[in-house]
Amino acid sequence: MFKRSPSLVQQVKAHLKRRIANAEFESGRIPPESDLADELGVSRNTIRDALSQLETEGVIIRRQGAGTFINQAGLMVKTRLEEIVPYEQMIRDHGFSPTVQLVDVREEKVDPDLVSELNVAADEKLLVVQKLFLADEKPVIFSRTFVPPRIITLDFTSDDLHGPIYEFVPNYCQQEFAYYVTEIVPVVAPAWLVDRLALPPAVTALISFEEVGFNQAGEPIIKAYSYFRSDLLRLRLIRRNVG
Amino acid sequence: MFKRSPSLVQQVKAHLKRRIANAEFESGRIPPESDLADELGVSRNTIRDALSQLETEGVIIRRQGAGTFINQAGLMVKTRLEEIVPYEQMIRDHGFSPTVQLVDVREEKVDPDLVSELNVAADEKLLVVQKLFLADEKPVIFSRTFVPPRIITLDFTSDDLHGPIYEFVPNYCQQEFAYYVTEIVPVVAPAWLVDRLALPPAVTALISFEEVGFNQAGEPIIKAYSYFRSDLLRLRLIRRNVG
DNA sequence: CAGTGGTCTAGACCACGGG
DNA sequence: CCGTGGTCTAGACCACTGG
Repeated sequence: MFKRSPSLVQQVKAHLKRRIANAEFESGRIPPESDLADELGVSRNTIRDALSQLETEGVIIRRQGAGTFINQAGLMVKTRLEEIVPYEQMIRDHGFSPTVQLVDVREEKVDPDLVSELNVAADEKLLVVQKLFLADEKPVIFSRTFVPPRIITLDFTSDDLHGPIYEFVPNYCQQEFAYYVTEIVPVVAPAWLVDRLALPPAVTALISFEEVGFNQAGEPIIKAYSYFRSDLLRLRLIRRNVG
Repeated sequence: MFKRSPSLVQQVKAHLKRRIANAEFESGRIPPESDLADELGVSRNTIRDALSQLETEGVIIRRQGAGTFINQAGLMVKTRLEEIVPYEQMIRDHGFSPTVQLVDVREEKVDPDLVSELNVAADEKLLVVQKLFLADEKPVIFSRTFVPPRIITLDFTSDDLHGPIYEFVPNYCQQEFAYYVTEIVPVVAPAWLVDRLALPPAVTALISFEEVGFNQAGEPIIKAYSYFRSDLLRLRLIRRNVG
């Protein structure tokens, strides 16, 4: 039934998501784990791993003794903040059509604040990339990304920076992102942002993400500031009790 | 070595967290999974479950073929937004000493916006609880919580509302929270909030959480609005790539 | 009581990293 | 190459829900 790669768990997850999207479980109830295991020809543990992930994503709810059910409320969450998602995808998830404008690419002396955060020398220069993202032609995100040039191992042109930084770094820097630490900050839009994002007078407060991206060795490799029209892109999160 | 409850995974997790906090792994390296399994007398799967959770929490990093390591950067994250944490605890996690003021408890006709969100009748009344949280005597969070009285099955006084709502609902309503859907919204503090939170002129933008709490059956049972001095309580998040 | 999800085990094999 | 974490299996028993 399934191949060996990607992992069985991922395939089972995708399979169940598809069946849920196709409304194949009208009752809202998902078959018992043991039935799924038999049907898909994998062990119950594999099914359970897939279901656990779907539960974390808010797609289903499991109740011991009762069963596994589709979670309607989870559909409100368009973007899971715990996941690194390219902004183009985030815009698409909200039902808009994305456009990217590469506003500006330049080198700049490192800001003192970034010296310790990015672990660079005080006189080093940083590559600064500024982008504007539009949803159905309307500006919704402005981002400014700082990359220490020393990590870039291959030649590139500004065209190569048009796509998500999550693709640039693996392709041109021979390292992968492991995770981001993101701080969520409220800002009153300064004049230049009102201008950039063409904000209507009613919208003055924005969400900003201040993020540091780390590679697999736990070293900081990029810093980014992003500003969101959160009236258009709803930033939602599922929160749970944990042990 | 371990008892059967709480689960072995939880005990292993707590055990490892303690050893990490005690700096017992000077090298920053955590022993191989098989060693831990032998040492603690549990199966490797149990160890792996515990390590997976610690990785999700940002405590460790695992690298296939290389080993498992303590993640220094994870220490920046005081509050994991994906977890439901009582605000008193959040304040404590930031190194402050918390105080709670029960500002106000009253019944109020339901706001039209909440009718559909809380699935109540348009003429129903809601219990409204307003609280102010202080960190080292400084106001940092203001919250307003709406509860449909019909879910409250036991008698209570306003004293019972002094603690976290996460304790009130299980104790007085015979149901448990399963999860919250939280929307993160930036706001410019209106005059009454500037007053309540005693905001200095420099702080005008706040983070607001607009949350709906669901029970295990997936029914909405409470709605809450919270306003944070995010200059004092840093809202940070670990974001990852997922499949 | 039967059926469901929750926990745990022992063992196998794979994929990757570093010496 | 060896040692590490990553994936998967088959089976056992427990805890809870609901009729």
